[in-house]
Amino acid sequence: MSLTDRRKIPEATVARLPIYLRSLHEEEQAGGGTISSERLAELAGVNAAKVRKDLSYLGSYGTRGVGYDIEYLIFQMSRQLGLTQDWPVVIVGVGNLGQALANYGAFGERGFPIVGLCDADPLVIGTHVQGVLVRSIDDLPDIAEERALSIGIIATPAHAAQSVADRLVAAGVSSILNFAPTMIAVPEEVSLRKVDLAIELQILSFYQQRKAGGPPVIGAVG
Amino acid sequence: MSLTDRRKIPEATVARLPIYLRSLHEEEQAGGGTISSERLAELAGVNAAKVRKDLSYLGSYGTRGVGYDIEYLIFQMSRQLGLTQDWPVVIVGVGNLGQALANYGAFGERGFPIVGLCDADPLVIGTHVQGVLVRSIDDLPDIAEERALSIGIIATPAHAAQSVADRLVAAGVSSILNFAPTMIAVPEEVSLRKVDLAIELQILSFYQQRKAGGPPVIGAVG
DNA sequence: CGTTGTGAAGATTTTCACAGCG
DNA sequence: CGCTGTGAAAATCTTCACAACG
Repeated sequence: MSLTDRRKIPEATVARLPIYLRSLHEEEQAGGGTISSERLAELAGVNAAKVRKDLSYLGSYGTRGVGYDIEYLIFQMSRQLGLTQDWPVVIVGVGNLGQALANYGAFGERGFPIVGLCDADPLVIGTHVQGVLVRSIDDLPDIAEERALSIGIIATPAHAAQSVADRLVAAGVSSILNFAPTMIAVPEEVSLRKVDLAIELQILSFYQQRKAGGPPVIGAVG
Repeated sequence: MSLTDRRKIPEATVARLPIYLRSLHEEEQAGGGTISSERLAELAGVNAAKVRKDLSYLGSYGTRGVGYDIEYLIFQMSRQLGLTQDWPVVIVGVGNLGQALANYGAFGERGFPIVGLCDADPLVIGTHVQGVLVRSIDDLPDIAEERALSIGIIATPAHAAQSVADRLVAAGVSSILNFAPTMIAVPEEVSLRKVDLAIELQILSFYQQRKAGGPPVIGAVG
């Protein structure tokens, strides 16, 4: 693969790259200069064949018989993931979750500075969270213009989510992370990911129940 | 498919069932008695063929030419998902995120009552969040015994996560939802799901960058 | 008719297994 | 010799397309 190769990286692989990157940072801390696919697989919680296949989409950055140079792999992976630049984030909805996210300092450190907070509640507008002023959601276009806004986080109740998504898109935001427990529609060119806590628990519930013998059989005689 | 059929439901399908269930509740609110796969697909954000295939794993609960009876489908799906009973939850780590989760009332309402909060910090232990006492993490076995604890949520910093997971497993918890930004290992019989906010942002970053023309080409002449 | 349920085809993802290379 | 990189096989997931049936 050449340096300029823009061949499509499978979605499943893209979703694992950040996990590899985190593992590489851990291993770098621990001091190693190179790492084998076996070791990286262990840290990332996958198998070695998958690691090698995934990394091969980035290019041939390993050395046979030796492994991968950690520092160089971190560099290449960061570049591919677009982490060599900052991506300013706005959080819409400053309730429990929105505040927790705003207070969760790790975002800014990792290249996702929170440059805006929006809410609809007049009681919340005007307050500060982590030094960031909470503004009206009507100010979204202004915020987008002032800062090079690229990512929007929706942390509102479900009923407001679609309207917020529309406003984000109108303001030029082209990546959205949705925490509201509802489906939202966006234009094709906008990236959308969702995190739904209740759904994660329900998935666990399914498997938990299977362990306990499966769902109650409705026709059972008892 | 018979009522007692325990054929394996694909993981991908299981992960979508809660989304269908939410859509069904919405539609029930809106009043309809039956729903077509087409309409359910629209609400859930997938296509109709997938809906029909997914539902077929639960059984033949539709009526050709008519659709699915909403109430009955909700009943069957809830049963399969294990939502006809409560699954008590403990949250370990009462920092920003842990508190936000504890305050996020939707869990209890949806059958996942928070029966315990644990932390390692003596300053936090003894306080209450949403009426629940924060106890020492050493009390985990007691909490598990007092209440029929089944699900553990890890909301600690990364360095503490593995140790917390071990303690949860030791206390008999067999489903874990991990918010700590690190991989944790659990025995095979324990279900594990993870939510990592930073990773979601990095995945968005990847696609955001592609929109902007792809990663900087390191060999480029400028 | 209209919509489900489902084999079969197609696409994607994972895993295997080994040639290739340092 | 050891470990990567990768074709090929296997598994999983999605979509098609239509017979079956109320």
